[in-house]
Amino acid sequence: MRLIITEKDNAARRIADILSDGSAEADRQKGVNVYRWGKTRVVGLSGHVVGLDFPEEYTNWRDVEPVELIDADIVTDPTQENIVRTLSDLSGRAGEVVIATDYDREGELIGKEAYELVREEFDGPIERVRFSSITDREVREAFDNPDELDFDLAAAGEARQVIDLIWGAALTRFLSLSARQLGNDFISVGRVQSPTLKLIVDREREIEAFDPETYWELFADLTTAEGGADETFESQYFYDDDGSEAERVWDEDTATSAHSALEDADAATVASVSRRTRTDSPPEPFNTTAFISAAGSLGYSAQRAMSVAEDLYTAGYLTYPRTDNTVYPDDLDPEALLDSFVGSDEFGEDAESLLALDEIEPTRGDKETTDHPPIHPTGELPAWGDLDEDEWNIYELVVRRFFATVAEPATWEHLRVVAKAGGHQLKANGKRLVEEGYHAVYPYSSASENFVPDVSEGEQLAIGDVELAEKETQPPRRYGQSRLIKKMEEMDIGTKATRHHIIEKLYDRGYLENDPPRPTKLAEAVVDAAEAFADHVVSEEMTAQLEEDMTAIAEGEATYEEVTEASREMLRRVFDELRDSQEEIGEHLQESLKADRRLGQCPDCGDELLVRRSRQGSYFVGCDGFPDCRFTLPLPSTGEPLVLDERCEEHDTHHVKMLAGRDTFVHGCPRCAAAEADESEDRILGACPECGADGAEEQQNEDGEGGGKLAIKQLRSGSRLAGCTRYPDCEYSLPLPRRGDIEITDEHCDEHDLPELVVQDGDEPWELGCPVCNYQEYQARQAIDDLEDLNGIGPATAEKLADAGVDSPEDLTDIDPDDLAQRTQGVTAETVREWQSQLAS
DNA sequence: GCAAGGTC
Repeated sequence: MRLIITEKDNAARRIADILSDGSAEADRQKGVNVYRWGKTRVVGLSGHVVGLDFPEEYTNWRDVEPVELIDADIVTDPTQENIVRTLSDLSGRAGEVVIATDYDREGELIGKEAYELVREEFDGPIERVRFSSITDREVREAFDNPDELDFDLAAAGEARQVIDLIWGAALTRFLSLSARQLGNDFISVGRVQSPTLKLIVDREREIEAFDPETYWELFADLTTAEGGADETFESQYFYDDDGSEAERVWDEDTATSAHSALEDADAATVASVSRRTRTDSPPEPFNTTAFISAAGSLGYSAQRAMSVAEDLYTAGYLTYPRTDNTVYPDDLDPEALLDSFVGSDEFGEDAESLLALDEIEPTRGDKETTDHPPIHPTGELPAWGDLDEDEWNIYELVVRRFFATVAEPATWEHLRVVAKAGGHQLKANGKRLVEEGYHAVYPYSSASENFVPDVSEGEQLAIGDVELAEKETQPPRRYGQSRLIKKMEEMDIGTKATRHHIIEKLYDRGYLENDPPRPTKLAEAVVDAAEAFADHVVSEEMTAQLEEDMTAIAEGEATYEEVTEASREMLRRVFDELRDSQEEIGEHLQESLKADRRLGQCPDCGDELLVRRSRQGSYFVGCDGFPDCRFTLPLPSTGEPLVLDERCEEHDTHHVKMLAGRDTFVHGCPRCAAAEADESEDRILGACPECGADGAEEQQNEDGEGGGKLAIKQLRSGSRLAGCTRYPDCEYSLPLPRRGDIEITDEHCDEHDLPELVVQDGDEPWELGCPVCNYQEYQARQAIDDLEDLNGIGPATAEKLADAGVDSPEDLTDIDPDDLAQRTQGVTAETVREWQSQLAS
């Protein structure tokens, strides 16, 4: 048997398809797809299926000095058990093995990991094939000319793994132990995350140090007086500043005197008119960075954009979204791809208009790599209802980007008018789109025009309003997420597949908050500490050095041992310095952690109120004077609290925002929330559905009084609910929205004998209805949302499943696949089993 | 429980 191993399932499927001329069939072994035809089997890994770690005796952070990690052994263990076992099974039966992982350094290492696993079971020939894209021609050619694994290149990758692990783990543990931050809130450091964090912290330092300067700008409305209709346009004052044009006036007297001179002038005389046409070239094909940036301007975070693109890739609508390439491969036929959109409601007309062009020649970017093509649509179109709103927006963006790359350039006409008035100069720049070009199919990039009328030299213009605007110079702007990713790409740190994860990690670690990201005090302290004692790990030089070393290993000019030992030696020296300052570093970190959680003054003792965490993991507000002062306030139970700059006027206490993904909300001042709850009275709705029934003796209280009542309650944590008045004896409760005034109407729900509620929030009142019915509907919706989290279930499928009585993942787990397939159109038993295995994992 | 890199 011939066994072919690829880097991922998708590649395995496509290679099997090509080599078998479409006859390959898929089997599932331990949840892993194995493609089979004749005597060949193809299996896809999932990237790295083994991982590096220290031996077990190093796992407890308290028992091991971080410096000991430098010389600790490193073991390799399976991280994807099912794949590793399937690979072993197949190897045992193989007569020939071919490694067909991606054609890049990491791919060579993944190939070597597979090689090691195969070698445990098999001692025959192991070959390596390399191809830069999965096309019929390239794949066949590669399999006709197999090569051997490049162990030097793989060793280069191994050196990276080891160096990253040792530096990252040793320094992370050192800082965490110094600040006594173990458990979930450890303080992490790494070759990629730390230089990225420094970038953000440095920018924040610039912003903090920025000293704004006042300046003035002048604007005058000009109106044509000659010829037909009057046309008014805005012009701006400028002056000659040492040979170059300047608009900002730095001196108030000069500005006011220019202002009055312009106001007093009778008219402005056109001094010059210049016209030029500019070609606006269509954009380059999408690589990951450009894609994230474009999705960012549609309001998607880097993380979200990638996650949606990955789903669209898995579903077969887009090509692989992790790529550096900006040049379409030769085998992409743009006309054929355009053709596949003809007839589509959304894209048909645009595709036809592009096909009608004389020549279809896609644009090319500077970066040409061979691993994957730029992101483009596959030509397989989603049916209506297959995509949710976000998926559709991202899909449309990629389709239109592809359209734009084959479209014509746009042409703009620029018109520049200079006029003189009162001894001063005014200018106006007009912009008009003459040829729409690619903007017709790609509405994302700006095509806004600016009107300036066609005037001629010597023409007299009337002066209307003259505005003197006082302004301030602005500090540099914070990096947005997509700008950060671009910056990382320029610095050559991280990879196309990991950069967005790194940013997400910085958020998770408590280093960043808000969007655009702002560093916390903790982040500043970590960068401070690293700059002082381990400068290498916050500099982009570490990666540059590593790249050089890896190239040397790959070319046989250095060995894995030499490079990793030199790096270990460098880290030993870092630790020599660190040791003496451990206490000082720890105090600085702890102080900064406190600064990020400080809310204001304690009303009981005057000490500091802090956001704290209970042993159970929930957040609350407590006094720094604990245990002498026992003042506390509750916080909402959902999300992670973030202390905002904004303060409450009454208590001078910082507002708190609860970060919970899409459910993020501003809680406001915790003291106000508690006070509001203390002042508010419970509003009775009716009998408690749990214990309020008449005559339920066992539920009566000691005095023999009747059951409980359901009431709207405002809690001190800021949440609101409909709960039983006998709480805590009866714990029945229904959630209610946090915001808006709740109105109790006269309408009654027959089923639950409770009044219907209306929430007044914003313009549109929300008819919430009976709180029990509302909660039941909410739970049903939640269950369907959970279903949609499974791969391959979109809104349309979820609806079909709900019709068949399956409206939660639990229902799906218990059902017989064949039975469900029979009752649900378009769903096969095989797909149901797939979902069930996804749920099981 | 530490990193960064693959991948889902």
